[in-house]
Amino acid sequence: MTVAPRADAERNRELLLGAARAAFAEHGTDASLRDVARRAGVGIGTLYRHFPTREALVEALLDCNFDDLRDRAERLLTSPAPHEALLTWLAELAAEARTYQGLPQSILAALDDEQSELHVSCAAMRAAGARLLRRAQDAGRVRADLSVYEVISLALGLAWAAQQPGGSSDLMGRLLSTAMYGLTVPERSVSAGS
Amino acid sequence: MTVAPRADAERNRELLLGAARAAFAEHGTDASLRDVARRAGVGIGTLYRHFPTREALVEALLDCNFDDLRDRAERLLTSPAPHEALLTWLAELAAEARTYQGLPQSILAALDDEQSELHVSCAAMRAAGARLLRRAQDAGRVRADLSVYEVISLALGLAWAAQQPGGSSDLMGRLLSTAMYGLTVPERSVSAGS
DNA sequence: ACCTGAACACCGTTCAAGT
DNA sequence: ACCTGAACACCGTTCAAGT
Repeated sequence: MTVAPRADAERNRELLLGAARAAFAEHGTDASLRDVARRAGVGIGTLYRHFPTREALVEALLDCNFDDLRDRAERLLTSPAPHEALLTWLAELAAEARTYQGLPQSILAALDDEQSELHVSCAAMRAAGARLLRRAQDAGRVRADLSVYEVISLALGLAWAAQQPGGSSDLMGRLLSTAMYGLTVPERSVSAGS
Repeated sequence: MTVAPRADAERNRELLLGAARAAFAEHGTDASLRDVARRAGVGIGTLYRHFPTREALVEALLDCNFDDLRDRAERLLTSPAPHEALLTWLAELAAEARTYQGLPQSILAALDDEQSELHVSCAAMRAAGARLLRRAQDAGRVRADLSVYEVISLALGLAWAAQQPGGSSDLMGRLLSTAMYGLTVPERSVSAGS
């Protein structure tokens, strides 16, 4: 059985999470950990005791959000439109990844590295996304040769681009819909001029 | 009139460029500048004298390559297939951006920041790409509402994704062609089952 | 059990001193 | 004109000393 943590430890943990949220919002996932400890009013050693790696901190901040995305994928599985369900989910994934600068990178790294502290929640999310993709493919509305990995990379790549200076959430939406339906105009539309 | 630089200065410049090429290849655009100076066998002050900012160093390494991309776009303007010409060029842009980790980011930042040392060459490249895009749009084979900025962001976002752990140049090609023709299967194909 | 901060090995950047 | 490296202010990470 696990013992309840000491009250001061519990409090420091919350202070650190709050400080990290603020620092990451300002400077992205690569924000200074020393600065996080400073903002929390806590020694740098205390930060490392609670979160041994930067990833552990990111994980603590985002865990629920990844779980939400997995839940969301599972609920979308029962929607009547397999195709739209996938597109909706990819847009939500991209929106989530846009929360912090550097987050798209963390997610791809976590999927690739089984040792990563983010791996479990990310992989669960990917598995749920895979079922959503498969269903859309079985319905014949999504290219059959695409893998979950490719589809996720695509969404995160566009989320990344929309995070860069000059980008916006508006840009992300436009890039996503472009990729979904193609940059190219189907040939039949060409001959269908007024 | 400009005077010829001292022979030792010229030599140090070349040593620094070679060292930077190697360091960037290993650790990306964010490689340690101190390490670059060390590899070049030169004092850190000498690096700063030749390249006052990290961007100046990147610019010196990539200048010709961006010019090449601009030339390439201009030559593609005379090709008989406006649509394929654009897709070819975007693939070449993405391949170039994949040279170093961090390069897609540098390019987008340079396009946004007129003060950037990379701005001039990047903006010239963008202008050439814009003409290529316009021609494909006029031919009716590319969505008319897309801007050069969006099309470049898309290509660089996918180049970025393919650079992440687990990625590959193969992935980049697949992501690009997916975005070009769409993740979605056109509806007519659905009813055209055997 | 937990907190703290000094210590170590790095980094980017500047600038006085040298040739 | 150019090179050098010490100096400054940072950083990530560890660990002995404290309560």
